[in-house]
Amino acid sequence: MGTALAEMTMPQISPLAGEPIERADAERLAGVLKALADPARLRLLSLIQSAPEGEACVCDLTAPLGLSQPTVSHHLRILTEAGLLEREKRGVWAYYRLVPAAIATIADLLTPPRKRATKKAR
Amino acid sequence: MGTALAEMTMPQISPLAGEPIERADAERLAGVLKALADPARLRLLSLIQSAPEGEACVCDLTAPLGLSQPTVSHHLRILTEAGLLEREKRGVWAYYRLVPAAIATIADLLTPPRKRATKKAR
DNA sequence: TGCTGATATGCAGGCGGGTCGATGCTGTTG
DNA sequence: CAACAGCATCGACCCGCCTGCATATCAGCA
Repeated sequence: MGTALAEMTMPQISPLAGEPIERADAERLAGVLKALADPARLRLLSLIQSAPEGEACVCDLTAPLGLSQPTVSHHLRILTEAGLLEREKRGVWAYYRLVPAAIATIADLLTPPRKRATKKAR
Repeated sequence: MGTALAEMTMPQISPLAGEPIERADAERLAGVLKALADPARLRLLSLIQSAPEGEACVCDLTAPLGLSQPTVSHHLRILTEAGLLEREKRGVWAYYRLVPAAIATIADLLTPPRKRATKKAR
């Protein structure tokens, strides 16, 4: 279990609207939302996104959050497994950055109407 | 405490993008997302939304969910307090329906770019 | 008024999750 | 090679939450 969003590239999780959602889809979507539904993790995403290069290492995030380093790593792990963050290790540091369309995809799943095409090639 | 979204009509919870999110905003947004981050509740929203008149009573939701009546009432309560559902009691039945722009508002908070104005009169 | 049906609430059990301290791992540096 | 810094993992504690059973509440009805 992991990378709920990325690993499967958000494979057609039926949106909240339209027909009644399937149980499996509900659990997948809930899984990703669960990763988002935490103050610390929301702030992490926000901090990383607004960082100089759009990336940040653990040591840069510990202080602003006021949480211990293990806890921060824990949250980053959850966000990464949910497909919201990607990790790149350079030297001793681990740089995290947002997965481009990940959050946007979730937003789209919540609001099916009023959205044009979605594209997605495919 | 309740109606996290409705009571305050989503009062300027800073979006996930832009500057680093405030702790208070993070907690408010996380609170609403927590209400969404549950398979049973996602299915409830979906079921209600796709119901005949866009509304449904508890007795209509118990079976499709496979959960006990008290548990369903519990979830409906959480969704209502989060501002995602509104309740109207007609006779012996309690009819629930989606709060129009509630979910859309959440989606907007997640995807700050690509959105025009926001309006909000104020 | 008394009974039945639809919901809400109280209570309790059990599991999952957030947090931290300690520890292990791996590059970097002297 | 030894010492050190940045991260990840482990174990443990504690709190919150999902769920069901039992019960209270309330409206409609005989």
